[in-house]
Amino acid sequence: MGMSLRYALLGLLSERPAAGYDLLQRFKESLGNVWSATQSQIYTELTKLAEAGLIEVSDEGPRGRKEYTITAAGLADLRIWLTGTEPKRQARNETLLRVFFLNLTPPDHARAYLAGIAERSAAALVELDTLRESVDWDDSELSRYGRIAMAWGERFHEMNQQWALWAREQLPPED
Amino acid sequence: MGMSLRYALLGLLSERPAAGYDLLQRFKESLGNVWSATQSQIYTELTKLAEAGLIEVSDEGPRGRKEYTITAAGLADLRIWLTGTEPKRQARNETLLRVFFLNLTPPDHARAYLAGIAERSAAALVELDTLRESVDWDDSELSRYGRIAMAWGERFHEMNQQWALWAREQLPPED
DNA sequence: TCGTTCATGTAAGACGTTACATGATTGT
DNA sequence: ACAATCATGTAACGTCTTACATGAACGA
Repeated sequence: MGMSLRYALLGLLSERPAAGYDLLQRFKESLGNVWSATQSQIYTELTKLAEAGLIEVSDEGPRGRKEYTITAAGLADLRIWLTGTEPKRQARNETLLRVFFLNLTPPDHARAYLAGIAERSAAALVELDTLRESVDWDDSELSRYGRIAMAWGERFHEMNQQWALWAREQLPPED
Repeated sequence: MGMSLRYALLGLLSERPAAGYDLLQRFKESLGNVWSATQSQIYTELTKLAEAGLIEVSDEGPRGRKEYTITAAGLADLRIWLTGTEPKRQARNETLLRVFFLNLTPPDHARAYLAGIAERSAAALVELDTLRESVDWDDSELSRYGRIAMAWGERFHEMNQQWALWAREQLPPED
């Protein structure tokens, strides 16, 4: 399903009112790990959401700043999406796609490629660690699910790293 | 990066010549687990690849069937993409996006949602098992990397399942 | 003969990326 | 004064999905 950006924005606005610029920051610092979006996309989508009556401008500030608030209709939509519809499993993994065709390169290139994956996974784990420390883990419900989402990331990168190391062992031995 | 479909097709054609229809089958049965594509997309992209000189029509059969063969230019392009460029890590996971906002639903809805993830992961593991048995694991290089890619899928779904079960435990107790 | 599979193509619209464009405000 | 940050908007282009459209060949 498309529509995900729409719900990502409604989700963030369900916590508290915010302007496009604020939402952009939140994508950069945390939500973007789960659903990335560009500045251009965010502003365009906010305009559409306002036209559809799912959010509304609740305040205006300096520099043309427009703070949006979610409406009752928006909240209703969000709740329906949340557990009322099946998440479509997306199968698009560029890294793995390359693995599929790695037989076109000499084994040492393949080994280097897999080592690269392991390294990037390790780096991602470090990044997540940093993020965990930077987040304000107050006791809200938000933090419960934020923690759960973050745990997924940790398990994912850990898995990825272990797999890449294992995969390297599966290649024909050096020299 | 976009372009991935392009390289998926070049990759398949690097193994042997094939028509759009054949490639479509291969997406359905195996490659689609890693990079999905629709019929419409495949035929359109094949036309573009032929125009760009990366593949060419090498044979024509009944019902307008056109068999394509990869050209030297196509193979060169594919090799460069394979290890010469960094795979961009994509962060778009609709399932996790919902988790982020699960605090909007009562805990038993959240529990059901997580249980659903665990179930679908288990089902995916069964599917992969079936696939493994259906694939002709001859001794080629292809099968080595096919096996490695499949192992990723197994580890991924296993991880996902374990995470979902753990996550359910993190919610406030029933009643 | 009749249904299924084989086989290709295109059009409309949604979604996403990159780049351009503009300007007010704040802090040093 | 000047740089950095805050703040929004749009245009062009590429990719993806859904749906429509067509017809030949094969097997029962």
